[in-house]
Amino acid sequence: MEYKETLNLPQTDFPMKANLVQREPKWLKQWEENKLYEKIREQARGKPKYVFHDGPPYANGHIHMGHALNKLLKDFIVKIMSMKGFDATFIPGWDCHGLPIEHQVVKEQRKKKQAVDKNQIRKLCREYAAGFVEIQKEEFKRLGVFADWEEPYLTMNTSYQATIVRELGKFAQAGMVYKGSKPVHWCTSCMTALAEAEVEYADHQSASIYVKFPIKSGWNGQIDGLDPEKASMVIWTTTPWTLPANLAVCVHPEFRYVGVKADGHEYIIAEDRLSALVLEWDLKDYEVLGSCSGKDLEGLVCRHPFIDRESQTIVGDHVTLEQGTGCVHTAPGHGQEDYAVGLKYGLEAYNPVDNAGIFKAGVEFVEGMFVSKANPVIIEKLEELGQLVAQAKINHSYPHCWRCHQPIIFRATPQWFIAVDHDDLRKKALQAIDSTQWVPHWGRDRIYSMIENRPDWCISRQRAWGVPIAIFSCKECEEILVSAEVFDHLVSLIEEHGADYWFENDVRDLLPEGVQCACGSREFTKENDILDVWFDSGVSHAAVLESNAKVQWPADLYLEGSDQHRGWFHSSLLESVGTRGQAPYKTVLTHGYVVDGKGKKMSKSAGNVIAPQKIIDQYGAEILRLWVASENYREDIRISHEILKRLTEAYRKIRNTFRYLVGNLNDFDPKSHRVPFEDMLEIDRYILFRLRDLQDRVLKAYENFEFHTFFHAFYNFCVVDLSSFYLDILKDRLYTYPKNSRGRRSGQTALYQLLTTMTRLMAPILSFTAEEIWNYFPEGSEKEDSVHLSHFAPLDGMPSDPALVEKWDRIVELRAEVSKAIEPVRASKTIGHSLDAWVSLELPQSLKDLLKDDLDELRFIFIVSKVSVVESMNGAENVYCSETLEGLKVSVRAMEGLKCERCWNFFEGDTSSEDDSLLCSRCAGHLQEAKA
RNA sequence: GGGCCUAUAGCUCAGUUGGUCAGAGCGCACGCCUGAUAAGCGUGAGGUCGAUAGUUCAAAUCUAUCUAGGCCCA
Repeated sequence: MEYKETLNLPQTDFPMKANLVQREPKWLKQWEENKLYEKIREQARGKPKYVFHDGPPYANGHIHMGHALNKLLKDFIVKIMSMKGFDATFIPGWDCHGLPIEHQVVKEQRKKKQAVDKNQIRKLCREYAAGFVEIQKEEFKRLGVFADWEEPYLTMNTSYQATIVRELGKFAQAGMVYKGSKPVHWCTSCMTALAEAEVEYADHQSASIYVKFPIKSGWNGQIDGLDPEKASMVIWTTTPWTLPANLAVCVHPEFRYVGVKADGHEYIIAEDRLSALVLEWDLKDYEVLGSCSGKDLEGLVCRHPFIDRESQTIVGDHVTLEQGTGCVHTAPGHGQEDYAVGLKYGLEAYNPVDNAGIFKAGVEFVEGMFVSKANPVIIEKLEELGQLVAQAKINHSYPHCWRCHQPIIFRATPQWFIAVDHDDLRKKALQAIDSTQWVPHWGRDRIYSMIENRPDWCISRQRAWGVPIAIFSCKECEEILVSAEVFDHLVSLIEEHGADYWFENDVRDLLPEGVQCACGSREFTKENDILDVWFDSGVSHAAVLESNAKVQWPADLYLEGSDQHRGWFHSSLLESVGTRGQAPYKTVLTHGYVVDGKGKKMSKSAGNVIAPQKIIDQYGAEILRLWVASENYREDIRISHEILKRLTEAYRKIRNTFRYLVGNLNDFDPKSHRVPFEDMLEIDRYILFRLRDLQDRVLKAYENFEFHTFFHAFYNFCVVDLSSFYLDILKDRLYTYPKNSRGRRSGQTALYQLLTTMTRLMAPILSFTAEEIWNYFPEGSEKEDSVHLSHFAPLDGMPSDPALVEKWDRIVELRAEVSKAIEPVRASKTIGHSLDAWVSLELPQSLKDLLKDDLDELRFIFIVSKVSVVESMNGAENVYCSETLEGLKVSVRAMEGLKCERCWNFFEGDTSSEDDSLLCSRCAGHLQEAKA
């Protein structure tokens, strides 16, 4: 027992238990007090820049897992690039304007029954956004993300707002901004146009009606036997209220259309819909007259079913045969496709409905009615006039407002647009897509087809909280004022006073003196609409990258969720190409969505939401970081209790591995005790080659943003190479050899290298733990104040030695086989600990040659007391024949002899101790040596 | 309904241009150790590679369809 005192057992205060929840905030505090981020920036000054540009989250609500995933990935990259020696700044941003915040504020005011004016709302919105910026900022900081938290960019900053107006001015001056009338998603309750992103689809019950459009003129016998006097095109609609705006009936040019005679009426419908409609209309007796193609019907003129107006027959490819009659009611003022096809035929985007969804004066039968109230009135009218073929109720998916959840309508209204095809903007954007690197590569196809097919960019919002569409129109000729002088003046006003200035002041206070329209007029009106928030965030490259000396334009990297192919990647691209002719980014990286353990999306209704705060409170941010690193984020990534439990265990294993390293380096002075590489023991050199492999793999993974490769490689190294192999074997040498022996110092040199290299490698991911370990480096270590100020360091001075590596790879294999052979002997209770074993080997010639100089070492590698190599296993019992190493046979028996009380190996012969304790000669020698 | 994407052991991931019985670690089971100790070591059992149908001498790997899921759009 007293021999234990002569051992060099590991010693450290590095706690086994991480206590992350308590300890992390202390690190954060320390980093902040020491101005670590600023020091990193300072240190990087002058180095090549790596420009990562942060996409702004919306300043509304607490952060969720998606935010955490996104910011952590960004943090990994910025830290990695810093440690690779780049000047990598992280300027975080927030998107502050927009409907959701305004809606929230307005709702609160309504609750208080306070009427507030527009300027008051804007003020409250600003406060609201600022509040959540602070909340989210603290939540992001808690994750351990290093960024310019003191100087973030906010889209509501006056300088940012000025940039927005300046950029808008560039589009206006280039002639790309126009006012048009187009059907847009319109919420009659919020009285605003909605972006596509602001529309949600939900189930809704509608009337489903079939309506006759009697033939008026243009019939030239397209369908045999049809009597044009009695015949009607029949359309199907679920929005009867749009019938007053009907201007056409659309058919597919390729489909066959038939005339059907039933109950004294004659209908024209698509042939392929006939059988379904016969059932639906309950036609008992009908006769098919003849047929023609849709193309033949083009130009046929029908009568509107209840308004004295013509409705012409047109053709379009968007007509389908899934529902309806194959004859599509077309109201260009109430539908996207209707509008598009209407353009080809020169149809007006006729809209008889006002902002509140009320039919305007002069609209027959429904004047003054709300659209949904008009539905039954119209149906009744159709019935009365005998124009209704059939009616029913239908449940279907219908667009709703994302904020008030009311059903919305399509309605043509005056809107400001950016013309996507003006000056080849679309074409240039597509070219820019191809000169950008998309990771994963399919991101390219995704955004390409979106840009390729998108309509003009509607930038108008009829709301209060945002940046004005700062455009003046001439009162006389209605032309817009696009002079540089006007915009420059305005931009400087906004730079100084903020966008509020636009709303709070009259036109004459906004214009420079003496402005005159080309028509000669000096009277102007200002626009009241505000800009789509996608324009706000779309100019961030200009507002941030061009104005801040810490970064530069364009960015090396944008990194967001895959939804941003339609969002920020998209708007930034159009904005940048429109004003600068190229993309604002060189590489675009996307990540998937966070889903639950079963792969389902998280939602309040499903009750499967996991909040980052909860994970931080329960496990610590480090576990969240490890989670992000462990999953392949390019696909959707799962989170569950089980996953977190596994990660916590992995974390513990990693932590304990480091605890071993630190504990056994307790007495190691890297300055004086380091053993030159060429003097190190073979296995020590071997593990360093393995370490170099690991570093190569990890740095390559970092290069490719493949953090899960880091996790698996690093963790496996801890488990397989270190814990169960090298560190286990090394114990004997570290514990029982004299402190200053070459053998022990050689091992410690390896441990020291492992410690310093691995700590750096993990620092971008396990930022808290790496820093903690950094503080437990042995005294005399040359190191920066923080691991985050250090750099990845190549493992120099290690000339490659493939023969050594190959040999030890074989030894590792052999060791595994020996372990297998030991197992049944242990199971039979012949031995317990592997040191109880005496292993006999029959080796294939190749191994015999390979190991001829190392036979005495094998027992330490296998951690057994004796290894004998025999020519033949003849006669031995329970011989294990290897399946993986051909020709290898292993036999294991209990070791005979005495067990050394110091090193626990069995030995043959007498004790070497002076008293009656049991001491092997090796230990006796070591004790002697240590005394000297 | 359309576009893009995903689907390998309980979990997280590998599986190169289709070719030996599909791999790793964790977890689990069993055992060992008690000088990394609320640690450490060993062994073992787990998969008809989402389903089906094709192409091929040969498919987790190619094609089609389907199912489940995700993002975007309608």
